[in-house]
Amino acid sequence: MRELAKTYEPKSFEDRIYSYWMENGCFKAERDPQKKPYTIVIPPPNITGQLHMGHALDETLQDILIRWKRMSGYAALWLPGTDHAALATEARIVAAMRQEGLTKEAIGRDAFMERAWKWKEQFGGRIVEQLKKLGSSCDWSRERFTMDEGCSKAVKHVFIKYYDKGLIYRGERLINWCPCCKTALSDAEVIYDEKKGHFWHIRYPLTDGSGYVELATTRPETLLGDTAVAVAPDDERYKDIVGKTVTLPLVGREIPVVADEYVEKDFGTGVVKITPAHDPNDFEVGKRHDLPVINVMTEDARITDDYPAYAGMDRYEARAKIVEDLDKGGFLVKIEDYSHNVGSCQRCSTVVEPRVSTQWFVRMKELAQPAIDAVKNGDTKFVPERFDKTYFNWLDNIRDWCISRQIWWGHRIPAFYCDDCGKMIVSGEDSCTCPECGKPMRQDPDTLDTWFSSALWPFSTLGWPDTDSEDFKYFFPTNTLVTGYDIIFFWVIRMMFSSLENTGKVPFDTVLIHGLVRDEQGRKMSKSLGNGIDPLEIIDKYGADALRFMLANGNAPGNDMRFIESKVTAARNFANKLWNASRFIMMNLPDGFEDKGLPAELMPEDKWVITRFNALAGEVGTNLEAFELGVASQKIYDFIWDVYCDWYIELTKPRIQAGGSSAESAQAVLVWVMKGMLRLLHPFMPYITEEIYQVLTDGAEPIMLTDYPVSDPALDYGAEADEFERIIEAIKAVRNRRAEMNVIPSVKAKLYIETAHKDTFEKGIMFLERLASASSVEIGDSFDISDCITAVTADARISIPLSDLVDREKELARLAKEKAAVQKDIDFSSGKLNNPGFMAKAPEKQIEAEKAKLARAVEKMEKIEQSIAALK
RNA sequence: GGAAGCUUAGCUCAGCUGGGAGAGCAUCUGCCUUACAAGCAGAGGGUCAUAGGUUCGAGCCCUAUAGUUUCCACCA
Repeated sequence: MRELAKTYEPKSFEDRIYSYWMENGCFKAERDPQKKPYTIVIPPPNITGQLHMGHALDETLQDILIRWKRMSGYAALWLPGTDHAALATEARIVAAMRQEGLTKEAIGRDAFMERAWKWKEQFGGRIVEQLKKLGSSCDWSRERFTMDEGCSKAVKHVFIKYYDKGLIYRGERLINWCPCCKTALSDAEVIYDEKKGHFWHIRYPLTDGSGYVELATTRPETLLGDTAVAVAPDDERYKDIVGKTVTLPLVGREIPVVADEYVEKDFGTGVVKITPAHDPNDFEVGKRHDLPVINVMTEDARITDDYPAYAGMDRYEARAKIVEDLDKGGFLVKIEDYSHNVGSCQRCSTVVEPRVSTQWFVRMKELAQPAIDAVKNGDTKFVPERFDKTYFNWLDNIRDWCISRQIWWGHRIPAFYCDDCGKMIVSGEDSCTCPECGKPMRQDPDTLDTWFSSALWPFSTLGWPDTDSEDFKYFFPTNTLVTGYDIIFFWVIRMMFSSLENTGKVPFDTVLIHGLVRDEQGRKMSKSLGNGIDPLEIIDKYGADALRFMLANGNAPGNDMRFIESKVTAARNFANKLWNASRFIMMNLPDGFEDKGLPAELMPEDKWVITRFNALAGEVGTNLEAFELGVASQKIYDFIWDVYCDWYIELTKPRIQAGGSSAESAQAVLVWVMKGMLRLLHPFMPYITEEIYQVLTDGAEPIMLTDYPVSDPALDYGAEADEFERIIEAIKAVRNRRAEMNVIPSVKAKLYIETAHKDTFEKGIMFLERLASASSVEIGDSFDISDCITAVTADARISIPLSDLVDREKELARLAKEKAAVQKDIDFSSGKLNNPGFMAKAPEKQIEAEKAKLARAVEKMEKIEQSIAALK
């Protein structure tokens, strides 16, 4: 048998174990008609990405689930892949090119795409390698990429289908525009932050010379594009000027005063300047009043040449100049400080400029309804449930989805235009000729929002739109989607409606939502704060198992957690504990030990540990079914450390030393429980459990392909197992008394035990000697205990003759205190049992439990009273 | 403006369908007991934010209040 290294050094075996799994095809999912499928598709990380703690948590949860299901007899597929992350990636490539003095425009579209693909080959694999470090058991043979052939086919297919059904349209709308990325953005890609700004009060003169209207704005530069001023319809103050016109300062344009519901008369001056081209609300007002839309900015947010005084100025420069000019012209009334929310580009943080342009949109109303229904009727469930509120809230208020982007890296929109006759067609072909005039057509230069392809991920990766694809037929719909609450709108919602519309089914039955991993102080980990913690460094220092366990343990679904390094240390210490426990049992196995399972003859402590293990297996299963991964891991932790290491191993030591058949059965039970624990723990800590299992079984099989333990009634010894608890309680009581008296373990003392459970305690003598520092043990009905300190349990009165330590008065005082405590228990329980309400309404089980509790307390009380009497 | 979460030991957090409150870290005491000092055996520490209510029984369910965090919408 190979030996385990003396110390637990995860670095020495984690990579080796991963290769072992890969070489043996352990991750590969087979379509097995005998098995039920269980499928998870990975939230594809961006190819630009570096592994961060958020990924680490997300991957860990998925790997726990998939390993558990795989071990539970499912055909488990965890399908991995990466996302082309259109904007993020293009920005990186453009930045890299800038270093070489190149621009996109200079090299042209084809050359750019070539570079981008090269870049993807070079860096796209990095994140995948990092995922592997975590131990992720993805089926790498099925790895996908959102821009690979299959996914691209699905994208085209869906686009054309939507277009034909009228779900996609092209139109001129006011959209969110990033002047830095020079592209349209969807609503979800705009982040709003409160920013300090000003409120400029400006006077617009009435054209008829009868005075002024005063209004306030946070964006004076947009004045250039004003095409009206608006007041509330019921505002008496301005009733008379509605229908008149004002003359736009600095510009001289004559614009109408309109009345519109949008204006709140109590806010500001009650007058609003209307700039349809640069404000979403104004755009709506403009539509209602048929106002012209005047765009005053270029695509990089500079003032257009139509306004020579400000032409070419950046919007903020122009703002300063315009304010200055307004002041000079006597139009500026006052400037107030004002905080308001400003939208910025999610990618580059540039303040978004609303802009009128022609874009492609997905009509959302019809698509949203089935997605709402599917969650309402439970086809897809959120864990925790409360996130369905987030989901409904977004869908209820959904607006059309702007899907076109003015960038090159991504799925090109399959629309073609004829420059001759203006004909437009949508087609899956690479090039088209005009059906009207036979001329070659020009493809739309724009690409699709990156989420358009991610929305199809759960089925495009399984072969769809080829609905005869074996994988699609077998593995779809998928089962569990694991993701953070921050991308419910970006991704979960879009997968839901896309899947329902295209496959007629929900994409997954459960969405397991987790929170954010924050830093030690509870702040979001971010690049700008520099407080991010690199999972790879943590893995290097403590091992992937420790990181995984820390992330899974004590983390409740949907809640944020803090990354605290001492928690990783604790997890590493736990791994070390398991490591050493397994070293112990292996070094005590005889040469040529043959694992024949549980022995026929079991000692009480064997039955006790087996029963406890069996209960654990049942509970862990229940917790995992309910996605309570943290609770499950905590229970396994407690069992391994407290039950197995601190008690059972210690209990076997005297047996092993004594040798013989008792030693052999102890060894067999040790190995049996160890194997069971390793399997239970395997989904959480895959590496260490595999390494130990390999050594323990001499490489018989990968633990990850063995069966996950389940509760088995045959392994529940019930009352027989409970019997052993009496010994444990006695040992604890003696230890407790000795510790109070500061008696060091090397000082042994005799124990006199008065008990009604003589048989049980006879069997426990060697444990009392070993674990309670007893030099010898006498069991009887009555002893002279005048020079003893006593330890009392419900089952036994244990006297320890440590005469020089006995202080009669102190001992009596202590006993009095203990008596009071037990009396409280008695009062409490009997109070309950004397309560007619409790007796009438509490479940039978509860009443029985209470009776048992009272009985034990009464027994204990009797013994305490005996001790008090003996001392007096 | 709308919504959700959180408030439990000094710190960070668990707590399953309501049945006398738990872990890790920290603190204190004693131990190098031949798997493990990354350890062992003990101890102390909580009117579970506050106030009501439902219930035989509330950390858990309901209502209100306070503090706190987040998401959505966005008034120029």
